[in-house]
Amino acid sequence: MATIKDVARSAGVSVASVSRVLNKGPKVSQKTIENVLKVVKELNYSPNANARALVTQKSTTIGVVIPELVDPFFASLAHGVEQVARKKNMQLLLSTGLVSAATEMQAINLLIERRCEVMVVHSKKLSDETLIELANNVPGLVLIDRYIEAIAHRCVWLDNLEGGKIAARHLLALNHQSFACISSKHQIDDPLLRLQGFQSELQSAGADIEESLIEYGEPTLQGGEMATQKLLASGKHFSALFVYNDAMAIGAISTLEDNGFKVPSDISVLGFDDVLLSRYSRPKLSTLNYPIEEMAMQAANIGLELTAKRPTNTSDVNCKHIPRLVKRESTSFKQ
Amino acid sequence: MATIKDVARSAGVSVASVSRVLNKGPKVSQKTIENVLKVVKELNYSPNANARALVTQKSTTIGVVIPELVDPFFASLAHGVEQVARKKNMQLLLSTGLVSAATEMQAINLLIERRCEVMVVHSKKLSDETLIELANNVPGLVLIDRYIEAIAHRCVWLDNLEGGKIAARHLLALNHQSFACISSKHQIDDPLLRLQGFQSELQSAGADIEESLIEYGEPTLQGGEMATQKLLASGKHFSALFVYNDAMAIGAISTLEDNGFKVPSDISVLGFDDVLLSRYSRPKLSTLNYPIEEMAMQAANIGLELTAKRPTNTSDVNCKHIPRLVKRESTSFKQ
DNA sequence: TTGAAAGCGTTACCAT
DNA sequence: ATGGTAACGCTTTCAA
Repeated sequence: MATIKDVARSAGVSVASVSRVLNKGPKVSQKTIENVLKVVKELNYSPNANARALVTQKSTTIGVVIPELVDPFFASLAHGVEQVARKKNMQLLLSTGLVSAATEMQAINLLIERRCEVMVVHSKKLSDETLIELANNVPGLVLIDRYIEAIAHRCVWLDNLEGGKIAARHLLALNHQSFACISSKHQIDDPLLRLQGFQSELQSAGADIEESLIEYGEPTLQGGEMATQKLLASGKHFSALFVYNDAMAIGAISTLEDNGFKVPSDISVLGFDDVLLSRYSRPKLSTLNYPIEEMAMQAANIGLELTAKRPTNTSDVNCKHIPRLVKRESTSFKQ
Repeated sequence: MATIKDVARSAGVSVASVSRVLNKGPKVSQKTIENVLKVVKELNYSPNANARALVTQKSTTIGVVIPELVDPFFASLAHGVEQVARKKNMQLLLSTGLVSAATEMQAINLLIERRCEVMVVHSKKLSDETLIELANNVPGLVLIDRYIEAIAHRCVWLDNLEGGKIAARHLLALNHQSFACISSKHQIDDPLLRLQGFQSELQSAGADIEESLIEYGEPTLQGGEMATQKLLASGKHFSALFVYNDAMAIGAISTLEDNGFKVPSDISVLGFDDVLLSRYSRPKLSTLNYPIEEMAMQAANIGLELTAKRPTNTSDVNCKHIPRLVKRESTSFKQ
């Protein structure tokens, strides 16, 4: 592969001149420009981004750490980051496959070695302390879907507790009195907080939810189906079901209808996340919108600010997001 | 950020020694290893991947070019590549946002500048000639979802024509006689070939499909809904509907049921792709499985072979994939 | 306007 | 086993 020296030699100029025309530097004669450009084309020259990164000390790269790509939720996250990357003429380096604290750490370290200017990190396993230290060492690091007091201005997160409350209020307003809930068995804060918010709001309204009407499952279609079967097996009555996420909610609806319950006339079902899926289900899923793409864009922009020379006052931006109720067809007034 | 020199100085050894312990090179005393490792931790040293790439002439990067991340189909593609990247301890560089030949070219060029060892490219807009020339210049470049004779062994593709035929055979075997079809208005080969295969197989069986029962739309839920409305508006009867992709098929089912048609008892609907969505729909969608993830893995592996020193004989591998019928609930025997 | 040369952070070869 | 140093491909300062 041709180097800048090859171009310089072939064009009969110095490497400095070639560099100048390539970077639209100042003071280059039109003649040199044309000459160099011609040779560049002839030799099929492509500048080596690694060499350039080394000398300029900037990689023009935004790193993203997510558990996996196929989950549409994380795909949206990556997409959000990608949009700001494109706008800034930067590129996306992806580090995925997170199942443990160790692999999360590894993913982050890879991005550090690449010297990404900004890093948008989705970490559920790493400890607060680890993340804080990391943030102190990496100027452009921003956390998404996680809140840590000490680095609050570098956390972009969703208020899951409030989400649970909004869910409860919606179902309450629909005149429901007997509730069930399907949560995730994954050991992260999100499901706990959602359930907690849901219960607390119920209690404020004088309602409650029986312990036996709370089920746990994998956050997938199948997990939702299985949890619903267990719920049904209990024989207990309920008219409203709040589910951890959309995939589980769709699995729940499926099982409910297979067992002769109509949604929403017999049972209202409310999901969480508002992924693409929810618009494709029948009945269309009522859910809470998780604006992950916008949040990802915000995170990336914060990272950019952080690494910028002129530090704009970014400390007062609001990084807390509240999910928004999206009323579709799976919830209705209880007669 | 600390460099290897800092570590060397602080550890009282040469940079060469530091490099050796970091790369587990031969002939280093246990004492030096421990010493260096200690300092590395103290200084929070992280090797600069750009510098390393420059001197070793390898970036340990696999590049992927796709139109966008949020489409689950392309997310699966990226996921496939990512899996082989992880296995090889390489990383994923993503270049997206393709709408025109120009942006596709740009995306590819970025990956070239980064000196990706292998590149898995999904291009629909670039000409055969351009792609062939590119392939000649970039050893590790592999095309996915596209077939070009001249570089056949570097193309991993799906036989869309055969897919259309399989669809026709399935519907025919189900005793259907009157057909409709929804295709994509996007100007790429895929929809054309699928339709062509479908029609040709129909004709071989003495059946046919009326011109007015072929509709076109955007390859989305809404596109499927609109196309179905137009189909219905024609007033013509049909008992089997073959749709360009799963999203459109789900939109079609939705519109069909809203208009009083039962799927599959009144009308059978067959999708294409077998994305996650198809398992979540009600009725569950019968469709043709597009093994994009495996194909992506194969593409990445071919790229790896191509750039390997010892050129394994890769020219005889089969890069053509045939979609597989997945019979679920949206198609049934016509009484 | 142009060129020479230093230097970015590594690795790898050659000495010792 | 260890150290010195050239080289990787580029940008940028300093002179001319």
